[in-house]
Formats: sequence, C-alpha cells, structure tokens
Amino acid sequence: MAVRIILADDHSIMLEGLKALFERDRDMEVVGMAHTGREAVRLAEKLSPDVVIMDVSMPDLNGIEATRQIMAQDPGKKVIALTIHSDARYAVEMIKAGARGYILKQCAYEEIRRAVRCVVKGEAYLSPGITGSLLGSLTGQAPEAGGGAFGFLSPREREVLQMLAEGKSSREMASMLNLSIKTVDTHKMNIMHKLKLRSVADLVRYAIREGLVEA
Amino acid sequence: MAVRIILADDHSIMLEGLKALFERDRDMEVVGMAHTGREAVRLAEKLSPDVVIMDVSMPDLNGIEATRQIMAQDPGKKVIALTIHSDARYAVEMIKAGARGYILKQCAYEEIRRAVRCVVKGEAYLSPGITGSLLGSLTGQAPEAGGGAFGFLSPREREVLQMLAEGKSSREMASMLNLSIKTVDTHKMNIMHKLKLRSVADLVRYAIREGLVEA
DNA sequence: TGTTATTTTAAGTATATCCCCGATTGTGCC
DNA sequence: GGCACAATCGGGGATATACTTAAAATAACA
Repeated sequence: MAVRIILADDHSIMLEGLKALFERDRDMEVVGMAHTGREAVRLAEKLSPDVVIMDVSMPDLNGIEATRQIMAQDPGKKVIALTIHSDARYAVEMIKAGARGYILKQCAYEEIRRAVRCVVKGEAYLSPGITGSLLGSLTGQAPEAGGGAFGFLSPREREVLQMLAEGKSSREMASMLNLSIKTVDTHKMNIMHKLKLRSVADLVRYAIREGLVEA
Repeated sequence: MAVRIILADDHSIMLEGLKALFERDRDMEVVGMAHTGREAVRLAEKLSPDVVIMDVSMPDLNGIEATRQIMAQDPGKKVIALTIHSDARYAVEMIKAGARGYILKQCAYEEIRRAVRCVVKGEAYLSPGITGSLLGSLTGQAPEAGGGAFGFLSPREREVLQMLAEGKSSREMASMLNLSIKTVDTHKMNIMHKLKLRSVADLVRYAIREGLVEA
C-alpha cells in the first residue's frame, strides 16, 4: 500500500508542485494539503497519514509547534521538515519537536523520496547540507543547544566579532581594546575556524543573524 | 505552438514542481531551468524563450538584475516574477527592470498560467495581492525614491555588491564575471565611495538592508 | 554630429589581512 | 601537579585590499 502523505506549506505553488511530483510515484500518495501549521495538525488528526512533510515558517502556527502537536497526538506519525533554512538552529528545534527528517528546498525531489522511504522504515534522514553544521553545533556544545554565538565563542571573541561586523578594522579594534593587532587577528582567525566561515561577509551575516549587530 | 518557458529559482524542488505542473499543459513547455540569475541570463540568450519565470532572490545574480540583462539582450522576451515577497519595493524594482508580470508563490498554479497567457499577448499581469500595495506605494510617495542601491549604483556595481555580500572573494568574482581582479576591485572601491562606506562589513550590512542578500 | 558624462575596464603600489607556525601567561578544574 | 582553554603576542609568506591613475566603450544630449 502506498505511503499516505500530508503536505504543509504556505505557498500554494509549492503544494501543487510537490503533489504533481508525488503523483508520478505509485508508492506515495498525497492525501491532504495544508497552508498553515494549524491546518496541518487538524488534517493529521483526521487523516492519520504515515508522513507529514512540513515547512518550518508558516502563518498561524509554525512548523515546529505543529510538529510538536502532531507528535503529541500520535508519536507514530513521521514528520519531515522541508525548508529553505539551512540554519542549524531551525533543524535542532525541529528535531527536538519530533521531526525525523530535515531537507532543504535547494535539494532535488529525489531526495524527498529518499527521506520518505527512510522515515517510514523508522530511520532518520538529514539533508547532507545540514548534517555538518548540525553535528558541529551538537558536538561542539552539548548542554545548551542554543547553538549561537553564545557558548560557542569566548567573550573576547564575541567582542571582536561584533566590532568586526560593525565595520571596524583590525587596527581600530586593537587600539580600542588596547591589544596588539596580532591578537585581534588571532581572535578573528579563531572565530572563523570555530564558525567554519571563510569571509568577512560571512561573519557579518552571522553576527546579524545572532543579533550581535543590526543590519 | 507551445509557449517556450524558462524557469529560474534557487530551490530545485520549486523548479521540479513547476516543471511537473507545466507538463500537464499542452500549450506550455519548459525548455530550461536555472538555479541562479546568471544562469537564467545565459539560458535566455541561448534558448530564446517566450517567457522567463523568475524568482527575485537568487544567489550570484538576483532576479532584478537578471531581468534587466535579459531585457537588454532582447526586449521582446517576457519576464514574470514569481516570489514570496509581497513587499511593494521588490515589485516596483522588478517592473522597472522590465518584468511584465508579478506573482506571489502563495498563489495557485492556475494564476501562473493566467499570467503566462497575459504576457504572451503583450499584456501585463499583477498578482491581486500585490496590486494594492503597489498602487499605494506609487500614489502615496516617491516619484523616484533614489535612496536605495537602485539608482545610486550602476548595474555592474550592484552585481559586484551582491556577490561581495554573499562572501565571494575578488578572485571568485573576477573568474565568474570574466574580469580582471583589478576591475572587480575598482568596482568595489567605487561602490564604497558612492555609498560613503569604509569597510566590507558596512557594505554587507548595506546590501542586507537593501534586500540584495539575506542575512 | 560632436561633446560631455558615465560606465567598464585595468595596472601599479603601498598597506592590510589571511593563515600557517609557535610561545607565554592566567584561570578553572579534576 | 596536570589538563584544557582563554587571552595574549610574534614571524613570515601568500593573498587581498585601499587608493591612485587612466584608457576604452557607452550613454546622454545639445
């Protein structure tokens, strides 16, 4: 019997497109579609699907909360997150909420099928793109999954990162912090290594996401 | 003969889903798909499609710039923006760049077909959701807001700014744009002078504020 | 048509940064 | 004491950036 699937995404185009793709497969069947997390929870209750493919950001009730509620009503249902967020934080929250899969929309349809097959067999499936940063954020710091700049970076490093993102040069930072340029440089290097980022631009965007500075 | 269509979106799922939907229609044919604006421009040149359906935010070269370049190569091609941004600013820029349609991803597939039919007939198509805020932003204010990255910077400069803010190095940009590193460097310098900004970090924050890239 | 402005292109040079290496000091912890 | 880590500096070579200058190619416009 075909795997019964519910799709949840606030973009109709996405729902229709995914449905059209699933219709090519005999062993998977889309039995319901939801535009909001709340609708997804309601449909999951009513239709008892095998798998729910869930966007993270949705109006009314986001994918994380919706997943939590669906797991509460029946832990046997499998939820796969399908989202544009490659940010590890979303993945962590989604998995804590009970999701058994996490895929990025950048990925091909083939990957969704693979994920669906995995979760119905009881296995988990993580998008290759997310696995690295997820493991990094877990192994790097176990206790507080918060992940972000806090806990990961030392106070001094956060200080340097913030000033860097504010546009200060190494020389300015060194002068303001009464440090050698070399020291500032070392901090910058360590930050990049810890965060696995390669450019100043990446650092700035990271700092903005973490709320260290404003855009 | 069927309308020849090129799809451009950085999410593969979206591309595949849309293609699956279009395959149901006899009178529309997807002849090419692109993951970046640059790829879209290249494909449009090579395949001479009737219509390009273009996402606004894409890596490498955003939909607005890509539209501008496609219109420059052949004003007869019709570009339809398909995006999640209901923000009137994006719509305005997209239309100024030469787009003849603007649809939100919240809309149903049926609406895309309608938009495609409209633009091939030479008409324009605006998503109902966007028309209101668009008119509001036009009547309410600003003959030429001038403020933003659009108007101050040249197309090439915006292109460089986006890639810079995405974390690409001068060498990468030079290679992707088939330019000397020195040229890329000069553009960067001119951008800084025009915007009166002193550091890469400032440029990145500016690009984020202007919606050229995401944090 | 000719003249001006802008854009795009690029080289030269001095300075800054990146990224490897190593080193010292202090602090908390088992 | 031994261990891990934070914070502090330095050397040195490859790379990148800041800044100036300037030649083509386009666009704008009188």
